[in-house]
Amino acid sequence: MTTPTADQIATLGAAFQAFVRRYKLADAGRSERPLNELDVQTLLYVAQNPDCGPTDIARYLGLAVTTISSATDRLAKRGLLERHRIEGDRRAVALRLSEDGAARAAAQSNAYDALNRTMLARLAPDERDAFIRMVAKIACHED
Amino acid sequence: MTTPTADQIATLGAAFQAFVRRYKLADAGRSERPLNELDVQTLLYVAQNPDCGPTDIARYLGLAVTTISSATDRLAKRGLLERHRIEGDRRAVALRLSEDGAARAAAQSNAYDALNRTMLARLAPDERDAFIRMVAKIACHED
DNA sequence: CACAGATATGACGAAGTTCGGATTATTCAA
DNA sequence: TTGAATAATCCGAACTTCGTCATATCTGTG
Repeated sequence: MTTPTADQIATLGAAFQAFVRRYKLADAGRSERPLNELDVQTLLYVAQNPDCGPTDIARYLGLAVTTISSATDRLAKRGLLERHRIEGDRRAVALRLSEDGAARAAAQSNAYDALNRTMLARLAPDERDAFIRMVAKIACHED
Repeated sequence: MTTPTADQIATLGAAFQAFVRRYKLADAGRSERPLNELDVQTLLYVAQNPDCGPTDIARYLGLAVTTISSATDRLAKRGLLERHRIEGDRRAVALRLSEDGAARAAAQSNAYDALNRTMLARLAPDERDAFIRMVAKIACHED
């Protein structure tokens, strides 16, 4: 298989750089005092995996367990997340979102969806499936 | 124009999530003690804009000037960046990369290129230009 | 059952980061 | 000349990550 040309690589790099930059500056203009990036990731993980523990999150995100402990502390202090002692192993805690936390997680999800919607809307309708297929091919490739 | 379907958005979101996650975990396993993300951005900006000042970088990245001052401090302390007093305005400093700094910037650029090359290599040769065109369309769209 | 070792979590502190406010030096304009 | 604006840095507060240690609990072995 032929390899990508230097020109293709440069063009793609420039486009990504423009995209990332635009996205960052856009989301910088948010009104509410925004959550930490780690806290957002934690919130979303707990939303997807209710009753998980800090160790699960740490393994998933590749961070120190104590870092996750801090994150769950912050989230709990803000009333977004609850720690429950679970039967069967009283060392462990089961993390769940509060109603506010679930709302926040949903809002975050919607923001991601809106971003994706915007991206797709810039393509012609008949390009969209092709684009999605290619991104999936790139992201899910095994090696 | 028809809007993207919920299914398309969900699929794209999942693919992006997989991609970002894979990329993050991969680059976490780096050997050298890595530079701060901000420091990398600063390094690359100075590489592209020699003799710029901290204020330029701050405006470009949307951060406080003092934050950039800290970043340039760190880079200067590591010998990657030099501050020069410039004729014409003795308040200003002109930032330039040292030889080591330029090498580091080039290495970082190469890493980005390698990532882009990997992504393109996962597509069939006749898909690549279409993909690049679509990404550019999404990134460079005005609004 | 007793107990050594593994495991889940939290407490605490060190090191590093961002950023607002004050400070210094310099330029510009009236 | 003098006062306002500008470029950069210094300083300190608040926050984050993470290593080390402490605590509680489970698990398996004899």
